[in-house]
Amino acid sequence: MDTGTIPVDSLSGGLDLYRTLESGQSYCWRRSDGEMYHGAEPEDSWYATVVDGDVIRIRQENGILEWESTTDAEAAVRRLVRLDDDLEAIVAAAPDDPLLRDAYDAHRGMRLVEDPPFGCLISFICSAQMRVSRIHTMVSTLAREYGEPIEFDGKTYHAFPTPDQLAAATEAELRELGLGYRAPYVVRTAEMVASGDADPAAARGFEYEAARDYLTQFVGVGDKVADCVLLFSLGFDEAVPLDTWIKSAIEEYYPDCDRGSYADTSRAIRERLGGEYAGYAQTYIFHHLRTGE
DNA sequence: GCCCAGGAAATAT
DNA sequence: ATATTTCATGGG
Repeated sequence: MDTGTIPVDSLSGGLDLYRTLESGQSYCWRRSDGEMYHGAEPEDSWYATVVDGDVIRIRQENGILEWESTTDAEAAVRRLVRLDDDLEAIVAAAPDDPLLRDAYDAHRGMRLVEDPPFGCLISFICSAQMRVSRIHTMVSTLAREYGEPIEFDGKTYHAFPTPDQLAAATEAELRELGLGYRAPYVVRTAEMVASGDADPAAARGFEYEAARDYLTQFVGVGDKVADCVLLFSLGFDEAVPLDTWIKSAIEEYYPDCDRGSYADTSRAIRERLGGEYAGYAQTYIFHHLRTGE
């Protein structure tokens, strides 16, 4: 077993691992006590994921971020929860308005995640009209039923299924697993990726709005889900997913940014939230409003 | 029972 | 192009 520690005070802007991993950005981690997305912070349990066949688990305790893995995972940990972001500078450069200031103050240390593209894509296809706790359950079920099992420290972990593994599933099976009308979306999108017809990671090479358009070719992916994948997986920090919470925030706090269409409203709110890191601002506002904290 | 949840696709105007 | 309707399902 490889292990390591990272002192939190070495990170600009600190770290709140609980809010980073349980704010509805990522559904690719599972908590060892099984209580993820149930509203309470972990005591001494771990968050675990599988990346490229390797189990990685992490926890934050007493000012230390600990990791344990089947391999030397420090670089992967830094990438997955974006420890090298200069969070202090991002917060300092954010627009100074009451809502955003409250959101940043309430959740200091929350970072964006960088999920693997395929898992992120399927996660947010599943997210349509679902609560975050159920999205997490659906993604965990897909991993358990179709993903590669990997033994580590006497326990079995499951990778998120590959496009091939998920494309081999049937719509009827996924409906049995509770995915509802999202079942055919997941199968058809997995088939598109497995066949090589399209690849979510390919959107990295495009300018922002072209990248969003590229992702909407996948079945079950509209502008909002595309923005989530761009923000939580592909490094487009300016992406602002216009979900129900941010729409209500626009209505109440930024009414002049409502321009009717998604594309035009997106440009306006992106500008209002600071442009380059507007997606960071969006994630804080989303979590702030959704949790009421 | 009713309502809602990090929406998207199909259909109608 | 934009507006309305339909689509599953567990939990409050």
